[in-house]
Amino acid sequence: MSDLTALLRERGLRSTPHRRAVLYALAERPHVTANEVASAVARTASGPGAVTELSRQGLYNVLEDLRRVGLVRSIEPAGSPALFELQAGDNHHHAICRSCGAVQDVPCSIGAAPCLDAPSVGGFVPDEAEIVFWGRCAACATSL
Amino acid sequence: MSDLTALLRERGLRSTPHRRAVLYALAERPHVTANEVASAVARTASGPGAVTELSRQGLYNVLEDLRRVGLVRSIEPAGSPALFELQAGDNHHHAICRSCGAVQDVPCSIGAAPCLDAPSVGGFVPDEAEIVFWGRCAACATSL
DNA sequence: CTCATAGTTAGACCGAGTCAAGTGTGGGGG
DNA sequence: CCCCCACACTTGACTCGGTCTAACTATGAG
Ligand SMILES: [Mn+2]
Ligand SMILES: [Mn+2]
Ligand SMILES: [Zn+2]
Ligand SMILES: [Zn+2]
Repeated sequence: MSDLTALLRERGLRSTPHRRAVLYALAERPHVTANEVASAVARTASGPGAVTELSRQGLYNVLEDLRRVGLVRSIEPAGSPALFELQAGDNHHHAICRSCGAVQDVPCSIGAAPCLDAPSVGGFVPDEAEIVFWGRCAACATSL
Repeated sequence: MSDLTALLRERGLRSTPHRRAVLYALAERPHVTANEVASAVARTASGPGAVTELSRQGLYNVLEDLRRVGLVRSIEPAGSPALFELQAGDNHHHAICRSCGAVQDVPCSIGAAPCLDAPSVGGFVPDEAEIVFWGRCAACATSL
């Protein structure tokens, strides 16, 4: 727990129960919606690391604060609400199953952004290449 | 106009004024929101190719019909409503300006989907690699 | 002409996220 | 050690983009 506190302080954020609970939830399960984070945080309400429920606005505030300081990252795949994960600093990509929606990490062969070279189109200066592989996950591909 | 009719018929869709107006609007300006398509269609109301206004539901029906038969494609960039364009069949990608939101086409060097090789992660079978380059357009980059 | 099918409309509804304004509290200064 | 206030959090209304439903209307094959 107090390593989370340290992490937050390092980035200039106060260490609050809610922020720790959100970080903890994201560490357990990546690519979750805001609602799923909320449930996880609510569940933390029982047990030792007790935490009072977090309001919707509070949750979005926490997620945005964590994103701003680089601890959290989100993706917004077409047709899905935003999915949140801990920012690993590895600039990885995602593979999303068209039939069950499962999201998988895809390590980036380059590692640093922008990992694909910008096509030199009309002076555009890219800082990131976001790649989503659409298809079928192993399970859905076989059960077809 | 009647080339649009031919196009629709080819794909097994009836040629209606609204469908032609939507195709025409998208031919004029790519990467537009549903609302922008609606305005364009409404504007077509005056002039020779007169068309009665299209309801919201009607618009989404038309867009979905056109998408289903492969005439229209849409992207849903993070933080933006869906953007529609004519499906050129070239599997191109997009560069989006973080500051003004301008969207540019980026020709795909491969051309056919999936243009990037599938990450061999856990049996995932990709059929498309969607790439978005985030950064600054020429104008916004210089005016920084 | 006739009626099945395709297209269209109006309006309620929904999920995800934001805004604004007030209340509570972590943690450094006294 | 305690006080204070900037920062954290709550509440409730609201927006936006899109979907659902249940009519209603136009089209065209037979
Ligand atoms: Mn990930
Ligand atoms: Mn395009
Ligand atoms: Zn799947
Ligand atoms: Zn720009």
